Amino acid sequence: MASRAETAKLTRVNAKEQLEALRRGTVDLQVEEDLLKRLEEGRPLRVKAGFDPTRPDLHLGHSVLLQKMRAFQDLGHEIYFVVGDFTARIGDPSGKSATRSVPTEEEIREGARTYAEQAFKILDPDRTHVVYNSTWLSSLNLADVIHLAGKYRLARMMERDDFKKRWNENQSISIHELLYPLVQAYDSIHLKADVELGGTDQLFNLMVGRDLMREYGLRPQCVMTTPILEGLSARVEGGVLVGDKMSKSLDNYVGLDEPPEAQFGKLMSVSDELMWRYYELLSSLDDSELKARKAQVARGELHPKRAKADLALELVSRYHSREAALEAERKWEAQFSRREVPEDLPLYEADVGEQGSLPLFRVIADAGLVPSGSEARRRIKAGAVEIDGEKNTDERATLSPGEYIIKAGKRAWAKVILR
RNA sequence: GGAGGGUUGCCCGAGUGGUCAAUGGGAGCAGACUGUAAAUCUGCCGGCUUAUGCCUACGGUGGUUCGAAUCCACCACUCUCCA
Repeated sequence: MASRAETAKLTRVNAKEQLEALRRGTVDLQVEEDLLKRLEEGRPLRVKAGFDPTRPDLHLGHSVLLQKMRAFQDLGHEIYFVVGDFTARIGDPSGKSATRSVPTEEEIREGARTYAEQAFKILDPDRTHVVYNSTWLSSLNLADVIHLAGKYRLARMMERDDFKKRWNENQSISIHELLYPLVQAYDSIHLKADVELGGTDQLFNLMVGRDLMREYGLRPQCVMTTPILEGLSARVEGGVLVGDKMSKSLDNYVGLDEPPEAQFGKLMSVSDELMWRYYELLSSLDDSELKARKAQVARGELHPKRAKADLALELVSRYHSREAALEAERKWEAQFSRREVPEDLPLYEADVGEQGSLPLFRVIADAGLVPSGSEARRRIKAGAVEIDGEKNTDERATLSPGEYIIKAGKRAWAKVILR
């Protein structure tokens, strides 16, 4: 982490070099000449990015943006980490199924707190201003809002992809959703942002910020977007990487807070093509190093599995430690490559009761290896269940008192003690 | 304000009185093969201590019927056209 003195020095890095560094890995940059001009002014820029505090679990997808923010910090600029607590209270527009329960104020506070905590795994706290948009938004009155709304045109608004799409497909769009980009823009106005950062899916909103700042007599912010990271299950079809973006609700994410073993395992399960995407967006390798690595794999000098493990090691080390990452790799090799019984099995104990035994499927379900008894039976029938290393496909099998190691699928293991 | 559509399981989408726990596709899960990769093949894919059984489920509530996802009424949400 760079100290104050260092960052002060870094500010004097010439503007062109700064621009070069900042532009790396971004998708859109509006407007480049203007950003260069601001950098040449030699002052710390006010860099803004907004976050939704209702989903307080940060994952690698967020880290792409956070790393860009960090890059600004390292060059001596000031980050405004805008917690969208006011906007969260109204509800999210981008989801189709609108009826999402509105979080309470405490939930939002708590979410924002844990959010910032995780963000500081990447950001420098000393150069981060955590601000809540309710601070300025909740005092706006209806006249202010109407005034704000009067500054933008419907036709422009309907240029936004998801609005356009829903409009064309006769899907519902509620009026307050149209207000969202305006409100977000108002944040920029309030903060007098020099730059706003966001994912590429935010481009429209960020551009509205530019327009409205101009309307309010301010210098329009520069806009920079970072790529959206694909989730763990993304695949290549017809030469193109397809898949949803990384998100918690799709359970295709690697959380920054997750234990090293989980992070390592998840990263190893990624397809080879996706691995390169992750290399590109997440690793610290620069372009030439990355190219060299790809070439090595292509020539068969480096096994793709090894390349994947290296990436996993780098990322796990970043959020934990080198030692923890190596330990995670060791355990992973043992469990999945050599198919050994994992260490630290969860323990499940139960009484057999009057019958003197318990149905196998019942034990599997109750031990939490699968969500229901029916699912347990399915797995038994499917041949996914092993007792002490022996496959058991008898749906009606029972277990008498004793100690067993039960496996019910790739990662569902438990040590079971029946009395 | 008026007229006419739509609402089905995680998603898309068939089904217009019994044979519907509901066709099909996607996603997902499990097995084989592997590098827990991809591709491929196979099976599964609401719940229930294992049942030619029961419960829950086709926007909501009532109703008609021996029987309803399917018919009727009202309500909710949503779209289109007219004003």
